[in-house]
Amino acid sequence: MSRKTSASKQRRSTRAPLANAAPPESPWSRPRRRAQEREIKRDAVILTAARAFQQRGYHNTSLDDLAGLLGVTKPTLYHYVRNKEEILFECFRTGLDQIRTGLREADASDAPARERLAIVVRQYAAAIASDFGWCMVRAEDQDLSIEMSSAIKALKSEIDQGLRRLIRAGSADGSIAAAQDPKLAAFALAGALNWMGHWYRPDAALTADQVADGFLELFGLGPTPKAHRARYNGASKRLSQ
Amino acid sequence: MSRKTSASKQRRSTRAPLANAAPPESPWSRPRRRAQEREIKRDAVILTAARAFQQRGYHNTSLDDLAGLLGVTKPTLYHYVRNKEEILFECFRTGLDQIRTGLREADASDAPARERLAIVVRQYAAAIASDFGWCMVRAEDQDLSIEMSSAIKALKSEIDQGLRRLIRAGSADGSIAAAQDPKLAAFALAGALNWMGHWYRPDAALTADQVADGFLELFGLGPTPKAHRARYNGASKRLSQ
DNA sequence: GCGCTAAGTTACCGAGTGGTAATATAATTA
DNA sequence: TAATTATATTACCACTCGGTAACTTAGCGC
Repeated sequence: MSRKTSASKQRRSTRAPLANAAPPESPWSRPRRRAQEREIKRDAVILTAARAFQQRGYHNTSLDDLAGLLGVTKPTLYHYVRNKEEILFECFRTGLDQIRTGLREADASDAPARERLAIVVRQYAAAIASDFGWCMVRAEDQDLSIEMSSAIKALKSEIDQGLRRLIRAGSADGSIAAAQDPKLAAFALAGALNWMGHWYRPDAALTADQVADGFLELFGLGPTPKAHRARYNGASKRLSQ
Repeated sequence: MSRKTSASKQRRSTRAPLANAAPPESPWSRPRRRAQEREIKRDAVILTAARAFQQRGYHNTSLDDLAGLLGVTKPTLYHYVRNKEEILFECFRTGLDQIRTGLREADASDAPARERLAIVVRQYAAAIASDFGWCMVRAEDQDLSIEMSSAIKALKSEIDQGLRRLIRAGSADGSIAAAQDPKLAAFALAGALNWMGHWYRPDAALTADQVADGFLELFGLGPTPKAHRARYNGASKRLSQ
């Protein structure tokens, strides 16, 4: 994932990439090629923006800053996004989609709820550890128009409901300890995960997966009931199948 | 706590408050009176700002907005604060101090660590539920100068270290389940609490204390070891003394 | 009553920023 | 090669907002 789209200069020749051409890319369909590059560039804008927003904040990052990071000028950005707000929206959407992917994956599985929850939590942790992780933590309205804000709110709600559903299901099928208030449990779990965005650094000792498993264990939702019960005398997890 | 300091107009007469004079307020010390009113007004600025920042965001709240909410004009604000940044800093400090108060209270007690932790968590929840609750969640740098930012970071670190210490102490004296990674446990607990700032509404069903107790229970740190042990219908751990 | 200080107001400035012509250039299509 | 379209640039505008200077007014001690 290139972070600088150093425009116009070292644009690679048109007929060179004979070897690395992706399967769906056929020499006959040139217009598609164009559209693909456009999308790649647009993604670069969003990703670079996400990183900049994360460390400097949305309001402290001007479009000139962003353009500078990409090696282009401000008006160029407007070829790929409608306005600054749309960039922020895309950041939100991208980050939330990563989590929703985990949720759908879990829904597709027919494993016991405890394992399905583990799938979601690991994916959730990975998402928070990604460049778009800060999106869950930042307030959804404030900087977004009502339409976009409510769109984001809907996605967040979907995630929240998904977590609650899994926790309830786990209580029902007995695979996890029955939480007396699934809503509160979901909030606690989401909070612990979201807070990662404030302290987690990819270069640190723990991987996102390890954090996820650690949380599951803390919440009494350890990988297997056995391991869960054993957690106080040092025996560690024996996970998956 | 008056939210509008409608200045200069209905200022109450100088010799009226014969009955409701507070103990430390003596008629002989007039200049102190002046200083007190000044401080009251300053507090109103901070509190009103905190509320506005919470719902509209720091950058979306102009000083004119804030002045309007207080029924004064912008330059008036500069009688009480040096600049906008100082307002934000005071918000942070106020919010964090509430939590630190709980921490010191816990340190002063000689109850078992489990109970001391409960004290902190309840105070923490109350702080997050207050008007200054969003301060823990918002990134500390980004909008603050390095000096102020590092001051805030120090306060946050103190809180984090305090939580870890209590968790370790609880593991040591056996009053709580031994977390295999106190740092991770502290992060999870703090995260769950901080996340309250995103969903908790004072008018909702749960009080802050109830949320705190709910979290303690979820984390296996329930009010009494019995209740805690009971939640897995009796299996597992035999801890504490 | 007389100064002095605090508290507020009006009017304004300058920097930064989102966003937009108008325009030049490279790539595609014909 | 000519026409067209996508891409990028320079120059600029409109506007917001933090902050300040100059001035007025109220309160307080003497």
